[in-house]
Amino acid sequence: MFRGVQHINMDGKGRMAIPARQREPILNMCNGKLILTIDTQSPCLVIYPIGEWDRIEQEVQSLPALKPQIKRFQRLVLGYATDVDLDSSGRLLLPTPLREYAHLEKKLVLVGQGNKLELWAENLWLVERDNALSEREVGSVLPDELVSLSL
Amino acid sequence: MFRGVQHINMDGKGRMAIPARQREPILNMCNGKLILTIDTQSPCLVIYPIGEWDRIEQEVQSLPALKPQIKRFQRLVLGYATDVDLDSSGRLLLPTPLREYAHLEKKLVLVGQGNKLELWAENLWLVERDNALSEREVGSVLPDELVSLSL
DNA sequence: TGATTATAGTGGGATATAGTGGGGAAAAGT
DNA sequence: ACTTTTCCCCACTATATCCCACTATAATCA
Repeated sequence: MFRGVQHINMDGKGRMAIPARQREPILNMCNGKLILTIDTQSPCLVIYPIGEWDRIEQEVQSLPALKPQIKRFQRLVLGYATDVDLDSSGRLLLPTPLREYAHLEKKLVLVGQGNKLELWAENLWLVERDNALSEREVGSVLPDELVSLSL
Repeated sequence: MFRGVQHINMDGKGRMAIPARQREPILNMCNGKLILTIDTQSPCLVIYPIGEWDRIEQEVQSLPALKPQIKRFQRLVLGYATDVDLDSSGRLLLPTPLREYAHLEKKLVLVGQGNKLELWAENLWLVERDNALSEREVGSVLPDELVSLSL
Protein backbone atom coordinates (compact mmCIF):
# COMPACT_ATOMS: atom_id res chain seq x y z
CA MET A 1 0.00 0.00 0.00
CA PHE A 2 0.95 3.64 -0.07
CA ARG A 3 3.74 4.79 2.19
CA GLY A 4 6.22 7.60 2.45
CA VAL A 5 6.41 11.36 2.15
CA GLN A 6 7.58 12.72 -1.17
CA HIS A 7 8.19 16.29 -2.27
CA ILE A 8 7.29 16.90 -5.89
CA ASN A 9 6.72 19.83 -8.21
CA MET A 10 3.67 20.80 -10.15
CA ASP A 11 4.64 22.17 -13.56
CA GLY A 12 3.23 25.22 -15.28
CA LYS A 13 0.41 23.19 -16.79
CA GLY A 14 -0.80 21.91 -13.45
CA ARG A 15 0.59 18.42 -13.89
CA MET A 16 2.32 16.39 -11.28
CA ALA A 17 4.40 13.24 -11.70
CA ILE A 18 3.44 10.30 -9.51
CA PRO A 19 6.66 8.96 -7.98
CA ALA A 20 7.79 5.70 -9.55
CA ARG A 21 7.40 3.99 -6.17
CA GLN A 22 3.65 4.48 -6.22
CA ARG A 23 3.17 4.21 -9.95
CA GLU A 24 3.62 0.47 -10.17
CA PRO A 25 0.93 -0.39 -7.57
CA ILE A 26 -1.47 2.13 -9.07
CA LEU A 27 -1.20 0.65 -12.52
CA ASN A 28 -1.69 -2.88 -11.26
CA MET A 29 -4.52 -2.06 -8.98
CA CYS A 30 -6.65 0.17 -11.09
CA ASN A 31 -4.95 0.56 -14.43
CA GLY A 32 -4.01 4.15 -13.68
CA LYS A 33 -7.56 5.25 -12.92
CA LEU A 34 -7.77 7.42 -9.84
CA ILE A 35 -10.25 9.59 -8.01
CA LEU A 36 -9.21 12.91 -6.63
CA THR A 37 -11.29 14.71 -4.01
CA ILE A 38 -10.96 16.98 -1.03
CA ASP A 39 -10.34 16.19 2.59
CA THR A 40 -13.03 18.02 4.52
CA GLN A 41 -10.99 18.08 7.72
CA SER A 42 -7.78 19.50 6.36
CA PRO A 43 -6.75 21.73 3.48
CA CYS A 44 -5.49 18.89 1.37
CA LEU A 45 -6.62 16.54 -1.38
CA VAL A 46 -6.95 12.77 -1.27
CA ILE A 47 -6.23 10.34 -4.08
CA TYR A 48 -7.94 6.95 -4.23
CA PRO A 49 -7.50 4.10 -6.67
CA ILE A 50 -10.83 3.81 -8.43
CA GLY A 51 -11.68 0.46 -6.84
CA GLU A 52 -11.12 1.75 -3.36
CA TRP A 53 -13.17 4.82 -4.13
CA ASP A 54 -16.21 2.83 -5.21
CA ARG A 55 -16.36 1.38 -1.74
CA ILE A 56 -15.99 4.79 -0.08
CA GLU A 57 -18.58 6.39 -2.33
CA GLN A 58 -21.17 3.79 -1.39
CA GLU A 59 -20.50 4.30 2.27
CA VAL A 60 -20.80 8.06 2.00
CA GLN A 61 -24.00 7.83 -0.01
CA SER A 62 -25.63 5.50 2.45
CA LEU A 63 -25.33 8.02 5.28
CA PRO A 64 -28.59 9.62 6.46
CA ALA A 65 -28.75 12.66 4.20
CA LEU A 66 -31.44 14.39 6.21
CA LYS A 67 -28.98 15.63 8.78
CA PRO A 68 -27.68 18.93 7.43
CA GLN A 69 -24.10 18.26 8.50
CA ILE A 70 -24.05 14.99 6.63
CA LYS A 71 -25.65 16.51 3.59
CA ARG A 72 -22.93 19.15 3.49
CA PHE A 73 -20.24 16.55 3.90
CA GLN A 74 -21.66 14.50 1.03
CA ARG A 75 -21.97 17.53 -1.18
CA LEU A 76 -18.32 18.35 -0.73
CA VAL A 77 -16.76 14.93 -0.87
CA LEU A 78 -18.86 13.58 -3.71
CA GLY A 79 -19.04 16.88 -5.50
CA TYR A 80 -15.33 17.45 -5.71
CA ALA A 81 -14.58 13.84 -6.61
CA THR A 82 -13.02 13.83 -10.04
CA ASP A 83 -11.73 11.04 -12.27
CA VAL A 84 -8.13 11.44 -13.31
CA ASP A 85 -5.95 9.17 -15.42
CA LEU A 86 -2.21 8.84 -15.46
CA ASP A 87 -0.85 10.07 -18.77
CA SER A 88 1.76 8.20 -20.76
CA SER A 89 4.61 9.47 -18.61
CA GLY A 90 2.95 8.71 -15.30
CA ARG A 91 1.68 12.18 -14.56
CA LEU A 92 -1.75 13.44 -13.70
CA LEU A 93 -3.43 16.75 -14.34
CA LEU A 94 -4.79 18.49 -11.26
CA PRO A 95 -8.22 20.03 -11.97
CA THR A 96 -8.34 23.74 -11.28
CA PRO A 97 -11.07 23.73 -8.59
CA LEU A 98 -9.18 21.15 -6.55
CA ARG A 99 -5.94 23.01 -7.06
CA GLU A 100 -7.58 26.07 -5.61
CA TYR A 101 -9.17 24.28 -2.69
CA ALA A 102 -5.84 22.96 -1.44
CA HIS A 103 -3.89 26.10 -2.37
CA LEU A 104 -1.55 24.09 -4.54
CA GLU A 105 1.31 26.02 -6.03
CA LYS A 106 4.51 24.71 -7.45
CA LYS A 107 5.78 22.83 -4.42
CA LEU A 108 3.67 19.85 -3.35
CA VAL A 109 3.95 17.02 -0.86
CA LEU A 110 2.49 13.59 -1.47
CA VAL A 111 1.88 11.55 1.67
CA GLY A 112 1.14 7.84 1.65
CA GLN A 113 -1.71 6.85 3.97
CA GLY A 114 -2.24 3.16 3.37
CA ASN A 115 -5.23 2.86 1.08
CA LYS A 116 -4.97 6.43 -0.16
CA LEU A 117 -2.57 9.27 -0.83
CA GLU A 118 -2.81 12.79 0.54
CA LEU A 119 -1.68 15.77 -1.48
CA TRP A 120 -0.62 18.97 0.25
CA ALA A 121 0.80 22.34 -0.64
CA GLU A 122 4.29 22.15 0.82
CA ASN A 123 3.90 25.10 3.16
CA LEU A 124 0.57 23.85 4.54
CA TRP A 125 2.05 20.41 5.09
CA LEU A 126 4.91 21.87 7.09
CA VAL A 127 2.45 23.82 9.25
CA GLU A 128 0.40 20.68 9.84
CA ARG A 129 3.50 18.73 10.74
CA ASP A 130 4.77 21.33 13.14
CA ASN A 131 1.40 21.50 14.84
CA ALA A 132 1.49 17.78 15.38
CA LEU A 133 5.01 17.90 16.68
CA SER A 134 4.37 20.73 19.09
CA GLU A 135 2.04 18.38 20.89
CA ARG A 136 5.07 16.64 22.28
CA GLU A 137 5.94 19.73 24.29
CA VAL A 138 6.07 19.35 28.02
CA GLY A 139 2.69 19.72 29.63
CA SER A 140 0.60 18.90 26.59
CA VAL A 141 -1.92 16.18 27.18
CA LEU A 142 -1.97 13.17 24.92
CA PRO A 143 -5.02 10.95 24.51
CA ASP A 144 -4.83 7.73 26.51
CA GLU A 145 -4.84 5.66 23.35
CA LEU A 146 -1.56 7.21 22.35
CA VAL A 147 0.06 7.11 25.74
CA SER A 148 -0.59 3.43 26.13
CA LEU A 149 0.60 2.51 22.68
CA SER A 150 3.65 0.28 22.71
CA LEU A 151 5.71 0.82 19.61
CA MET B 1 17.36 -8.36 19.00
CA PHE B 2 18.91 -4.96 18.57
CA ARG B 3 21.33 -3.75 21.20
CA GLY B 4 24.08 -1.24 21.60
CA VAL B 5 24.98 2.29 20.62
CA GLN B 6 27.02 2.72 17.46
CA HIS B 7 28.47 5.82 15.87
CA ILE B 8 28.44 5.72 12.08
CA ASN B 9 28.84 8.11 9.18
CA MET B 10 26.45 9.06 6.44
CA ASP B 11 28.26 9.58 3.14
CA GLY B 12 27.75 12.39 0.69
CA LYS B 13 24.95 10.53 -1.04
CA GLY B 14 22.91 10.07 2.12
CA ARG B 15 23.76 6.42 2.60
CA MET B 16 24.59 4.74 5.84
CA ALA B 17 26.12 1.33 6.46
CA ILE B 18 24.29 -0.94 8.87
CA PRO B 19 26.90 -2.32 11.29
CA ALA B 20 27.73 -5.95 10.60
CA ARG B 21 26.39 -6.84 14.04
CA GLN B 22 22.86 -5.91 13.09
CA ARG B 23 23.09 -6.93 9.47
CA GLU B 24 22.90 -10.67 10.03
CA PRO B 25 19.68 -10.57 12.11
CA ILE B 26 18.08 -8.15 9.67
CA LEU B 27 18.72 -10.38 6.70
CA ASN B 28 17.38 -13.43 8.48
CA MET B 29 14.36 -11.74 9.89
CA CYS B 30 13.09 -9.80 6.95
CA ASN B 31 15.42 -10.37 4.04
CA GLY B 32 16.84 -6.86 4.32
CA LYS B 33 13.46 -5.17 4.06
CA LEU B 34 13.06 -2.39 6.57
CA ILE B 35 10.69 0.44 7.34
CA LEU B 36 12.02 3.80 8.30
CA THR B 37 9.78 6.38 9.96
CA ILE B 38 9.88 9.26 12.39
CA ASP B 39 9.61 9.23 16.13
CA THR B 40 6.94 11.77 16.98
CA GLN B 41 8.30 12.32 20.47
CA SER B 42 11.88 13.07 19.57
CA PRO B 43 13.79 14.40 16.59
CA CYS B 44 15.00 10.98 15.54
CA LEU B 45 14.07 8.18 13.18
CA VAL B 46 13.11 4.60 13.93
CA ILE B 47 13.94 1.52 11.89
CA TYR B 48 11.72 -1.55 11.99
CA PRO B 49 12.10 -4.91 10.28
CA ILE B 50 9.16 -5.12 7.90
CA GLY B 51 7.43 -7.88 9.84
CA GLU B 52 7.53 -5.96 13.07
CA TRP B 53 6.24 -2.87 11.29
CA ASP B 54 3.15 -4.63 9.96
CA ARG B 55 2.07 -5.21 13.53
CA ILE B 56 2.66 -1.59 14.51
CA GLU B 57 0.89 -0.27 11.45
CA GLN B 58 -2.22 -2.23 12.28
CA GLU B 59 -2.21 -0.95 15.81
CA VAL B 60 -1.83 2.64 14.71
CA GLN B 61 -4.51 2.34 12.07
CA SER B 62 -7.00 0.91 14.50
CA LEU B 63 -6.91 4.00 16.69
CA PRO B 64 -9.97 6.29 16.60
CA ALA B 65 -9.09 8.68 13.80
CA LEU B 66 -11.78 11.18 14.69
CA LYS B 67 -9.74 12.69 17.48
CA PRO B 68 -7.64 15.35 15.80
CA GLN B 69 -4.56 14.57 17.85
CA ILE B 70 -4.71 10.95 16.85
CA LYS B 71 -5.37 11.80 13.23
CA ARG B 72 -2.23 13.92 13.23
CA PHE B 73 -0.21 11.23 14.87
CA GLN B 74 -1.33 8.71 12.28
CA ARG B 75 -0.65 11.06 9.45
CA LEU B 76 2.94 11.53 10.54
CA VAL B 77 3.83 8.03 11.61
CA LEU B 78 2.17 6.27 8.69
CA GLY B 79 2.96 9.02 6.24
CA TYR B 80 6.66 9.12 6.88
CA ALA B 81 6.96 5.35 6.93
CA THR B 82 9.13 4.43 3.98
CA ASP B 83 10.31 1.08 2.65
CA VAL B 84 14.07 0.80 2.40
CA ASP B 85 16.22 -2.09 1.24
CA LEU B 86 19.80 -2.87 2.07
CA ASP B 87 22.02 -2.46 -0.98
CA SER B 88 24.66 -4.96 -2.02
CA SER B 89 27.15 -3.66 0.53
CA GLY B 90 24.70 -3.59 3.43
CA ARG B 91 23.90 0.09 3.28
CA LEU B 92 20.62 1.91 3.10
CA LEU B 93 19.70 5.19 1.50
CA LEU B 94 18.06 7.67 3.86
CA PRO B 95 15.16 9.39 2.06
CA THR B 96 15.52 13.15 1.93
CA PRO B 97 12.37 14.06 3.90
CA LEU B 98 13.39 11.80 6.76
CA ARG B 99 16.94 13.08 6.68
CA GLU B 100 15.65 16.58 6.96
CA TYR B 101 13.22 15.73 9.76
CA ALA B 102 15.90 14.31 12.04
CA HIS B 103 18.53 16.88 11.01
CA LEU B 104 20.88 14.13 9.91
CA GLU B 105 24.31 15.29 8.82
CA LYS B 106 27.46 13.29 8.47
CA LYS B 107 27.72 11.99 12.01
CA LEU B 108 24.95 9.61 13.11
CA VAL B 109 24.22 7.41 16.09
CA LEU B 110 22.36 4.14 15.81
CA VAL B 111 20.78 2.95 19.04
CA GLY B 112 19.45 -0.56 19.54
CA GLN B 113 16.03 -0.66 21.21
CA GLY B 114 15.06 -4.30 21.18
CA ASN B 115 12.55 -4.69 18.38
CA LYS B 116 13.69 -1.54 16.63
CA LEU B 117 16.63 0.75 16.03
CA GLU B 118 16.72 4.47 16.62
CA LEU B 119 18.73 6.77 14.40
CA TRP B 120 19.95 10.14 15.66
CA ALA B 121 22.06 13.02 14.49
CA GLU B 122 25.09 12.73 16.75
CA ASN B 123 24.77 16.17 18.29
CA LEU B 124 21.06 15.72 19.07
CA TRP B 125 21.78 12.33 20.58
CA LEU B 126 24.33 13.80 22.94
CA VAL B 127 21.86 16.45 24.06
CA GLU B 128 19.16 13.86 24.59
CA ARG B 129 21.49 11.64 26.55
CA ASP B 130 22.58 14.47 28.80
CA ASN B 131 18.99 15.47 29.42
CA ALA B 132 18.12 11.93 30.36
CA LEU B 133 21.07 11.71 32.71
CA SER B 134 20.31 15.01 34.38
CA GLU B 135 17.01 13.60 35.59
CA ARG B 136 18.86 11.75 38.25
CA GLU B 137 19.52 15.12 39.90
CA VAL B 138 18.22 15.60 43.39
CA GLY B 139 14.52 16.34 43.58
CA SER B 140 13.46 15.13 40.15
CA VAL B 141 10.41 12.91 40.18
CA LEU B 142 10.37 9.58 38.38
CA PRO B 143 7.16 7.92 37.16
CA ASP B 144 5.94 5.01 39.30
CA GLU B 145 6.54 2.56 36.50
CA LEU B 146 10.23 3.36 36.67
CA VAL B 147 10.49 3.36 40.43
CA SER B 148 8.98 -0.09 40.76
CA LEU B 149 11.16 -1.59 38.07
CA SER B 150 13.50 -4.31 39.29
CA LEU B 151 16.76 -4.15 37.39
C1' DT C 1 54.46 -9.84 19.85
C1' DG C 2 54.64 -8.49 15.25
C1' DA C 3 53.37 -9.52 10.54
C1' DT C 4 49.65 -11.12 7.41
C1' DT C 5 45.20 -11.78 5.99
C1' DA C 6 40.17 -11.09 6.44
C1' DT C 7 36.36 -8.25 7.01
C1' DA C 8 34.00 -3.95 7.93
C1' DG C 9 33.38 0.68 6.78
C1' DT C 10 33.89 4.53 3.61
C1' DG C 11 34.06 7.07 -0.61
C1' DG C 12 33.44 7.95 -5.43
C1' DG C 13 32.82 7.02 -10.62
C1' DA C 14 29.64 5.36 -14.10
C1' DT C 15 25.23 4.00 -15.66
C1' DA C 16 20.45 3.68 -15.38
C1' DT C 17 16.21 5.52 -14.01
C1' DA C 18 13.19 9.10 -12.34
C1' DG C 19 11.61 13.86 -12.37
C1' DT C 20 10.94 18.20 -14.77
C1' DG C 21 9.85 21.38 -18.33
C1' DG C 22 8.16 22.74 -22.69
C1' DG C 23 6.86 22.43 -27.93
C1' DG C 24 3.33 21.28 -30.61
C1' DA C 25 -0.65 18.30 -32.24
C1' DA C 26 -5.24 16.94 -31.19
C1' DA C 27 -9.52 17.71 -28.91
C1' DA C 28 -12.85 20.35 -26.74
C1' DG C 29 -15.33 24.33 -25.79
C1' DT C 30 -16.92 29.18 -27.25
C1' DA D 1 -13.14 29.61 -36.92
C1' DC D 2 -10.77 30.73 -33.03
C1' DT D 3 -9.24 30.11 -28.34
C1' DT D 4 -8.30 27.14 -24.67
C1' DT D 5 -7.35 22.91 -22.62
C1' DT D 6 -5.56 18.29 -22.75
C1' DC D 7 -2.31 15.04 -24.16
C1' DC D 8 1.78 12.93 -26.42
C1' DC D 9 6.38 13.30 -27.17
C1' DC D 10 11.14 14.64 -26.71
C1' DA D 11 15.06 16.79 -24.16
C1' DC D 12 17.44 17.96 -20.10
C1' DT D 13 18.64 17.54 -15.22
C1' DA D 14 18.75 15.35 -10.87
C1' DT D 15 18.77 11.35 -8.22
C1' DA D 16 19.37 6.54 -7.17
C1' DT D 17 21.82 2.30 -7.88
C1' DC D 18 25.50 -0.64 -9.03
C1' DC D 19 30.08 -1.58 -8.81
C1' DC D 20 34.77 -1.26 -7.58
C1' DA D 21 38.65 0.72 -4.88
C1' DC D 22 40.77 2.29 -0.80
C1' DT D 23 41.36 2.49 4.34
C1' DA D 24 40.88 1.09 9.04
C1' DT D 25 39.95 -2.17 12.29
C1' DA D 26 39.80 -6.76 13.84
C1' DA D 27 41.25 -11.68 13.52
C1' DT D 28 44.75 -15.14 12.52
C1' DC D 29 49.07 -17.17 12.38
C1' DA D 30 54.03 -17.67 12.73
